[in-house]
Amino acid sequence: MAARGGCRRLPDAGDQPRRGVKATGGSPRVRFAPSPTGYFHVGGARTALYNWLFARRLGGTFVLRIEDTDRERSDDAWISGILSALEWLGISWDEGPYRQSERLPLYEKAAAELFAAGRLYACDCSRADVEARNPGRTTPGYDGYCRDRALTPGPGRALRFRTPDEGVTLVHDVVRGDVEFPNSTIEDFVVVKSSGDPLFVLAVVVDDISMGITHVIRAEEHLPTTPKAVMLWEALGAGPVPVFAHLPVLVNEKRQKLSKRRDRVSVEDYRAMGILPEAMRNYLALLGWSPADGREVLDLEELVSEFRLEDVNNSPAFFDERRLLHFNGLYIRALDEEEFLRRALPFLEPPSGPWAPGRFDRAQFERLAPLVKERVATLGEVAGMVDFLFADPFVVDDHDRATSIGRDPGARALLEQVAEGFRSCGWDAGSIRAVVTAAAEASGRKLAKAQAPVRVATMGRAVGLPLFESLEVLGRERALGRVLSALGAGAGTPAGTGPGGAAQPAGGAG
RNA sequence: GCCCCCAUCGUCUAGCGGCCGAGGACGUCGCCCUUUCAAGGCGGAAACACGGGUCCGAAUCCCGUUGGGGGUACCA
Repeated sequence: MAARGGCRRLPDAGDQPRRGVKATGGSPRVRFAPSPTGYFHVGGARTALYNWLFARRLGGTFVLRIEDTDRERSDDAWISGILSALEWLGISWDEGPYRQSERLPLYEKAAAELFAAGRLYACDCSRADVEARNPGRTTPGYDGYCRDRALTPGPGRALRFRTPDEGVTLVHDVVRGDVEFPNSTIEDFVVVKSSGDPLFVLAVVVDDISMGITHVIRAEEHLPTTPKAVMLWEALGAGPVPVFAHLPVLVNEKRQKLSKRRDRVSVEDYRAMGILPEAMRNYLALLGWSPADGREVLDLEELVSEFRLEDVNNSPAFFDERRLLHFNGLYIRALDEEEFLRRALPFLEPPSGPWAPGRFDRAQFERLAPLVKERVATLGEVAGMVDFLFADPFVVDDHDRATSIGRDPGARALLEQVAEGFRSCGWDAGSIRAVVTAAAEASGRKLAKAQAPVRVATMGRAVGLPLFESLEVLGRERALGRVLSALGAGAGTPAGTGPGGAAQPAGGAG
């Protein structure tokens, strides 16, 4: 599951900077660089998707790089989650996954060069030191105390980048335009921790240079650190900086950036609830971008051919689960029967199905599957539509029984007639329908009204799959048993003793 | 506090100076279809944050205000 297609060669740090790739020729190289500090969330998925679409459309290369320079927070367990989520979404990588933790020598070398060139200086100030020196200062950040102390690098000493005091650093961004950062507002930032570990700013730039990255497409939250990256990029003499594209963040209903903490955003969770990867892809693609022609349902090929970085919009987007569900329903209904079965089965068979092992009968399910397909928004809902066939014991919703049978004065007589009909009618949807229709007429009500008590008695709920087709699959024995059981359970109002068999117990199970 | 970004229906968005008395989609409301529920069809309500400019003309350009958001770490 590593790289597929494309070369795996790691361009070494000495490669020529790829000139001209910015706007004109050359094939672009992009990277998706998640940090394994938590489960993979939809924001990351959207970023990965955009990078991938961009690369695919232009025949470029998509590099996967794991940013695990923070040893404290990184955990290998999260990496496999990221990889499997990407695969699930159909986002394949051409190179990688590289791991920054395996590339430490490169960062050390770069830091040494920068130090030798006077761009870095050692610093032994603690955070508290800086704070104590400038109590209540208004401009935050490091105060430059060690700038001219000429400390030698060593244990306990961090390396800081000497930022210019004047001028501005310009960041060219495809979605934001040119953004100016006054250099005076950029502190002498740490590039190597006092532990000797590189900080992500350094690692990112060194890697982007050595991997020949031409376009950096990432979340907007990285925009403020971009001038630092630009400074480093230039200090390392690496040629033209990449083209940047900072995507609008994804927010929750309160308009805050999606957080793994407070919001349900794990890609894995959506997969588990039965969201189709193609629906997730389609929905995600539309969060912050829309095709020129306004179409909304686009398959992979269409996304690839329509996607343009320049068309990405720049305001935060709310991750609307309802809209996702809408797309998912669209995609589920578009599945052919065979495919629907293939996708739904994992949610029904033994480990997953909400019924005892062995209860599930695939053949029975297949008969109703076409009707199910039209009625679910997620694969996770499928089981609930057919549990009247497999759940043991069969349960009837209390509320629905009370309204459709208990409080319906005519229900008892109707059910009795239906039971009578069920004993001898042909057992197919048409015949079953005829029985219920006859009972409906006898009780002077419309079929729609008449089917309610029957539905609750046999399927356990007032809403669900079409009744007659469902009963056909349920079988005469179980259907009749359940109707009788409903009568026996004191359906109707008084004790209108039903003729024959009203005493049959728990007819449901069958 | 400081730096940066953003601002069209509840939501995702189209719009890049006249075609906009603002279009589509989700959601919502009504009707139709109908064995329940969905799906589908039809119809409705629903937005250019505010104030100044520029211009013959502004949702579209500029400035300001307000309001959101992000960053401010020896996290990424």
